[in-house]
Amino acid sequence: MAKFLTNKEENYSQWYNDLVIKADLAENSAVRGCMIIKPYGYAIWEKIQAELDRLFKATGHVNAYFPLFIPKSFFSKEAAHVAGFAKECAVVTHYRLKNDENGNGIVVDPTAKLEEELIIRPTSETIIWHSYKNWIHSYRDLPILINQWANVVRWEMRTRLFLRTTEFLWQEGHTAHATREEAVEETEKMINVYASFAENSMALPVIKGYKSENERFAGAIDTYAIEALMQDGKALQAGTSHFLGQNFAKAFDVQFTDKTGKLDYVWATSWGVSTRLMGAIIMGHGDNNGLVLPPKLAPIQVVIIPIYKNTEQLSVLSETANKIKADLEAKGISVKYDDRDNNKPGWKFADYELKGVPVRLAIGPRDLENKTIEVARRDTLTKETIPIDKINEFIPKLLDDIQTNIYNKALNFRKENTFFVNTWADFLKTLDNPGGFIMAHWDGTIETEEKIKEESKATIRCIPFDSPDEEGKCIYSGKPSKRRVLFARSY
RNA sequence: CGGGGUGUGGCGCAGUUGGUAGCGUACUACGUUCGGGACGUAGGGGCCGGAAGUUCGAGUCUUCUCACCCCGACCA
Repeated sequence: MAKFLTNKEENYSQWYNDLVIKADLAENSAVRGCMIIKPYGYAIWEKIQAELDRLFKATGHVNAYFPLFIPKSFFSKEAAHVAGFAKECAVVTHYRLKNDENGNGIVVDPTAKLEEELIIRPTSETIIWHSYKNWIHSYRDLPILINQWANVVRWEMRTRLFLRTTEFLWQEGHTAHATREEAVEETEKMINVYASFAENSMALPVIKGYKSENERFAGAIDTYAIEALMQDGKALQAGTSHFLGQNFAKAFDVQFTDKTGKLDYVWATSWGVSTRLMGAIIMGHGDNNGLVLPPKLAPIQVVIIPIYKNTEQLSVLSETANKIKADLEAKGISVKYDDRDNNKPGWKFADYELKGVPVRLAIGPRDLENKTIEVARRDTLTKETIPIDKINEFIPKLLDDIQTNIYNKALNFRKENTFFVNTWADFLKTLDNPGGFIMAHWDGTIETEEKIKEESKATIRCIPFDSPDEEGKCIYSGKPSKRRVLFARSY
């Protein structure tokens, strides 16, 4: 079979880029670092959104929308937060253009300078907490459980489609609570929502854990994260949930009267996932034939391709094909019948494989005669012929099967690429070959973590919630450690 | 910001010692094909990233500039 993609074994990052472009998910735009998400890619994002939105609402959250612009002064209120984001903010300084007097086209009108510059949000904590100050007076106003679907801008030095773009789409939850316990519980609840979404919908196993102090969100007391392992042995942070303590409440002076009449600062959380999840799906499941989409997030779950010699034959086939399509759709399955005449079946087969469509049905005169249909699954690339009258019960099971299979495949891959390492030499060796997740002891200090990062390019991805107590020695400093933490090179 | 690379029809590329731009693919029409990226015939489409210079003549040489991509440091 002809090669349309770079082999991922040859050049993983080239494979990734090729795949994003050729599967028609996204492309680079005229603006540096910003991508155009194309309809097929956006359709996947919409599926992600729909399911997450359902999960957020099921856990009591509501959606709202806050402005894209944040007054500069808001930013300076929380010190750690400023430090974390200041160097990657886009700033609006003027509000008008004019024609250049020297005929150089359109220029910024210098007289239209803003009194106070506006920051294009890199995240919305500040503008949201500014509002919360007005909304919260009593414990009766709490909790506030708000989510926002939005775009944000972070002026990154180097970008990659979906994984790190200057502008990206995400959702950010911002909650306010009366007690520390409740906020911590919310933080945990949401990391669990993310983890179950990753595992159930994206078919990607993730490790839940605490971020080290170094890797924590700017302004958070504690950051929980889910980490997924990509097929090249690098980790991808797929979602974070932050316990913000009273930091933002204090910065924005948000106090409330509790049941006993005492004044206290509000407790906060924030949590988010982004279009980076698209990258996780691509890198987590894709193969050398293209994308492999989990059925639960595939915009097209089943594609039907007719094989015919002339229009009469096509119209006979279409009758059966449309019947199958209607029946499957009645079961809530999204089906595309591709009867376009401009490409041959073989071309379509390859194209839908590239696009990761989980199930392909091919129907031709031979099938019609035998009352059968050819069923091909994307995950295993295997084909079988089954009777048409069985298709209705067969396909839903098959989709479930594929969902489970690719999850198990990813889980096995992670198991095979998770290593328990006890010496620095082994640590370095394992990172280079084969890579993967490394469970190792760490003395708990920032200095050691930074040294490790400097010398190995690996970071502590998280301190897994379920990492058992175990006496050991720090892989780098040799100092005592009480549990292993998760190291990896990451995206 | 450092290192590497690339700018030529929509996309992917070629273009020799300077001589007035070509190939693949895609596109349009017609015909034959159609069970794993079909074929034939005909056709349309490019001031060669930009500016200045050398020259009778520049895609090609010189200088300047802009943009993008890849690899690092930063990050979801």
